[in-house]
Amino acid sequence: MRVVARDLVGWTLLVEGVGGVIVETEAYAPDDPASHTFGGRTSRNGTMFGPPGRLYVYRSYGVHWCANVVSGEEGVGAAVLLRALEPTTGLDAMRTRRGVDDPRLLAAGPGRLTQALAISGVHDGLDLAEPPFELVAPETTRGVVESPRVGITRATDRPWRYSLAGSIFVSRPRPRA
DNA sequence: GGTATGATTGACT
DNA sequence: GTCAATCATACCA
Repeated sequence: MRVVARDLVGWTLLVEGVGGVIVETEAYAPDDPASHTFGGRTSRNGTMFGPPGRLYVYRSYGVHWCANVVSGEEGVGAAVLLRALEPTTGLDAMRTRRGVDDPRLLAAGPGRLTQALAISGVHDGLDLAEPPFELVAPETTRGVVESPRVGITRATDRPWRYSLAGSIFVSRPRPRA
């Protein structure tokens, strides 16, 4: 499952033709105190217990949407949070949605990413292999670095945050390095 | 039925 | 650096 999180870095994700290269992800396991699936299945995280390859979307702080890719075996309850991506396609559309011009701010962060790609609750449970989504494997695999997770209140010491080495599009809510 | 909490962001001192 | 916004879901009574 952590392998999926690492492998996902570098893939290109497009939503209705708009998107970019995934540069930062975070893994969430069933036995992870910080995971939504910790403690069993609930009405909210039902998607995470479904088939892998689906999109799990939830609202954070009542203000932002966060997008995850369900991973692992069906019924396990594991997913990978998409934390940041490098805008490559549909820059203008993303600028309009985000209201900013700097490409580095278009999708550097879970909430920003969903806003830039126009992902919301209506996409929860959809298959990423089907329209309007499009996943493209990277031609070359660049260096992926492992680091402590950020933005959560529990099990923050687990090094399950994966990001593209040297990328300037990685979110840094509370950078350590 | 009522209260507590968060895998965040953006604005302000 | 500090703090408020804002709401779906979780959990308790």
